[in-house]
Amino acid sequence: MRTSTFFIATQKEVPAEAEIVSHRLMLRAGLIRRLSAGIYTWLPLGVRVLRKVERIVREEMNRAGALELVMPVVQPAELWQESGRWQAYGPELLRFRDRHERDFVIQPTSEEVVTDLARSELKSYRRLPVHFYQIQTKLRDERRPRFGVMRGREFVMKDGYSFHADYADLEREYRNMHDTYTRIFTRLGLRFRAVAADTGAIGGTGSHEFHVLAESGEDAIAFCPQSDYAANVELAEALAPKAARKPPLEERKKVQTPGKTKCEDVAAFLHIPVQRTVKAVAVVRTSIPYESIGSFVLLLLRGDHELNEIKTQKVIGAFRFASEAEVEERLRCRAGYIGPVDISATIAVYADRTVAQMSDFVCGANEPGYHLTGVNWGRDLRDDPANVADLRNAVAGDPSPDGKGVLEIVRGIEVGHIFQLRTKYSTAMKATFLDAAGAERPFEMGCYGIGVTRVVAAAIEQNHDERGIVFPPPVAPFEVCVVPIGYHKSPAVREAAEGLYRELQENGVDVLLEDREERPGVLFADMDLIGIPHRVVLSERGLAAGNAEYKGRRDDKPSDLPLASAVSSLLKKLA
RNA sequence: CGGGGCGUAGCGCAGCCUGGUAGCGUACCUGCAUGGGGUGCAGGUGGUCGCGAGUUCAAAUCUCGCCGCCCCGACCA
Repeated sequence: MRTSTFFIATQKEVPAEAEIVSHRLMLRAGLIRRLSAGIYTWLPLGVRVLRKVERIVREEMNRAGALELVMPVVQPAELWQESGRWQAYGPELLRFRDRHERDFVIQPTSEEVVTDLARSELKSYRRLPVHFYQIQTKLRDERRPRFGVMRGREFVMKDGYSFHADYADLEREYRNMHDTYTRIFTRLGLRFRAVAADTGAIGGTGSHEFHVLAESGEDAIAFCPQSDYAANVELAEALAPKAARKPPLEERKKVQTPGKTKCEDVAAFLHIPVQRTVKAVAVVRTSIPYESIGSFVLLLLRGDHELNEIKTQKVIGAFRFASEAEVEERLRCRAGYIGPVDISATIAVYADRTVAQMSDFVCGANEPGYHLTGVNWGRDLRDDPANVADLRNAVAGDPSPDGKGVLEIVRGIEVGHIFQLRTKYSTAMKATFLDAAGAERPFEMGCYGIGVTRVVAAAIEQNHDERGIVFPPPVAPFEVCVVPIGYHKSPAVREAAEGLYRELQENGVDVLLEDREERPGVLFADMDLIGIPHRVVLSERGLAAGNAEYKGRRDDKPSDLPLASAVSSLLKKLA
């Protein structure tokens, strides 16, 4: 391909609409253009990247034994009513009527259609297992689309659905897909992590998310560098330090802390680390009457820790935060100075595991303007905390739940998700087959998604510098660019460039010849911006010495490349 | 959906408060020069000022309504 006849649509200035790096660079490099909120045109350069991602995904899915098909984007409402998702999905499901006033949806995923297909085609266990997948446009009417194609409304997804005669076979395919996804993201050249995810109402162990690691990711992941352990921070078990609780050393004292209601402020005021403080969060159980004993609950957390509402709900049941009036009524103290010492026995106290290990800590005195220091279990509080549980988000430095090291926290972008659906859809839609004994049974199902358009954004989010995109070679729109200086003036340069271009093409290299009549600075800037991994510069000066010049996109400086062996050494770099 | 902000040339912006019929940079076109990191000079093309009403002799500017877009939050996964 030649830049003179290709569509290079780079922009010097950053469009005001874009906030995050990948979105800005995709607009500036001319990969996409916005048409409407969350809806984008993919320009020729962007399509090249998209196709490379798709190709790797397709090759690996095929290798794993999955079969590609294409299901309709427009789907009749009846199937969605049958599965229950017509009611359950909410406004993210785009619905419309045709001229006959019949309801349709634009698919956000295709469980219904594929399950419908399975129940009419897979009547016997002899046809199982089967794994169908497609790579195709999806639509989710996001409440707030943002970050360009990272969270768009219309996007391309690879969605696969597998059907099995029993759970053991579903588990086998699930592992197969876990391996396949690992191969896919490795081949794409991305740094990623498979993360245990919430299985929600369906339960079981069967859900993993694949995250591309990037500072700007929307999700926080806790992982253990010494092992395979990785989980969404909200789900990761937070363990207390292994060391036993130290005996009390300090006397309990009441100290003035005027105006200091936050743990950080109290700690700074008392010149102690915030890790020595304990905060009390007052909540009210909604599962029992407000008047009942134990309906009012104090949750104790170390001052720098964060309450995890999902975990807490699993421990104490449904709850809401107590209002300021309720706090005053129950503790006769205003929020900010409340604590667990000498409170009514009708109030339940739950301590996070870490708090249960603390000694000589600081907490509210239940008197406005005062905190207590040197507070200890057994002496100032009930012997030991009666209720100890995991109530907080995991933080960096926590012991790994698998006991093999210490957790680190990184941010990630979810680009893949594998899930054991079990019989949710097959039961709802009466999708059954006959087993070997002639009995009718619902399919065990799995589903597996990769956000293809999001992979492109995530790859850029993870790989860029001040000059632009640094594409991982497997997804770069072109592998090599040949940049002749003086192409339109020097016959020697032109001849060498054309020769190199032709020879690389003949060797199957995806090469871009930069033959526009622009100043060298413009050419360099554009090639850097669009992130071509390998650059070869040809000039009269270099040719006189028999040299071309090579520079990798991440290199600081170019190096000489003897023209005679240029092709072979480039092929070596590409291998 | 709640809060905030913005709609003026492909892109980035000024002009609006104080009404007089639109400007800067960049991009684009032409010419000359230049030719190793977004070059210089000169000349040019391009805008129903988001849409609709109203006030006024006169509206990008004031008033009302609508639409679109962005950010934060909530929601969703």
